[in-house]
Amino acid sequence: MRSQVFEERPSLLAWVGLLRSHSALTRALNAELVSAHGLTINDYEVLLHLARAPERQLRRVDLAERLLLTASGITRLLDGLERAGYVAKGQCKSDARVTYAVLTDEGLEKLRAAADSHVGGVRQQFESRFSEDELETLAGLLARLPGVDTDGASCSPD
Amino acid sequence: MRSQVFEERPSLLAWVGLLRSHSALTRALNAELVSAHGLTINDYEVLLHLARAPERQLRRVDLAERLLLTASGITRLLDGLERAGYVAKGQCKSDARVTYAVLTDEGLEKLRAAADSHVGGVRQQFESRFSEDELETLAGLLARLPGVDTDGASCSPD
DNA sequence: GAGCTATACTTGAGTCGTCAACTAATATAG
DNA sequence: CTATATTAGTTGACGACTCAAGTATAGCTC
Repeated sequence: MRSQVFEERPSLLAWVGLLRSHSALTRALNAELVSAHGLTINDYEVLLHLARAPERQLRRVDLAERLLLTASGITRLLDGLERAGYVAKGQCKSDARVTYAVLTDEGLEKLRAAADSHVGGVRQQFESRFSEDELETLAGLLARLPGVDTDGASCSPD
Repeated sequence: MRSQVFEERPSLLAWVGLLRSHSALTRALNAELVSAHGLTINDYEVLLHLARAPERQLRRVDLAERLLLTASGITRLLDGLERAGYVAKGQCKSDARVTYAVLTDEGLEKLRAAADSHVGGVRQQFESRFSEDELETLAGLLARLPGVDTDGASCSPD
């Protein structure tokens, strides 16, 4: 009569570990980023993806796919970044439906400013707890879960 | 001149892996749970924690701590569960400030009904991709991150 | 080249959670 | 015992997303 399905299995432990650690880390790192630079983690990720993209621009759809957000989520995210001047809209010559999100110089500047402390925060969270090997193991395992398609910063369109 | 701070380190890979996998898994598992049982992941977790607690009740504060939510987040979460009849309010004799969240029979019923398919979903996500050993490794690594205080499935209060 | 389907994006409404401010009860100190 | 601090909880305003619906452009098929 003990709680049969009620926990214990490694898969469940991994799952709750993922839930909790995400919550804790996200909260901490996001607070850091917001208070130091006025950016959320997703803001930061947008700037980062744009910075790595050819021409520093990306279709909204592609951004959505990379960040695992919906199209409308991206619209809303970019609203803020556009208002702040970090991202601008760009037209596509061959397809009038697409609007590019283009990283402005100001946006790149902002990203550079934020990267130091943010990456520092991330590294501290992880590197203070794990060895290099462990981090590679962890990253490798996580990479096999859905959503982590290592889209590669590479430039080839589909 | 390559992007210096712009990725690559295992700690950063682990971090983005955590972000993405959480997003993807959460979305999938939550959708499943909502459509099959009308519960969110957090609803489910509340019911689960209550079911394991002595007397099937927990102070709101303790629930907040376990779920890594704020006090007001808990108030709102419980609002819904109380309206649904899965959780009731209980008074504390020795301290009039505290309100317990008490799992009702209906709530336990609901949890039982949901547990099967939810745990099944979680296991499928994880066990289809990893061996038992890998899952233990993953769980063990995640447990060392903040927020994963393995409050123990056991019943002993502090 | 007319009609259908698919794709890119936006918008309104709603959900879930946060923070800051507030009430109420308890604990602690002088 | 009174004054102050601390703890439990709720509430209003708001932020970040989602979903469903809508608009506009593109592409396919006959």
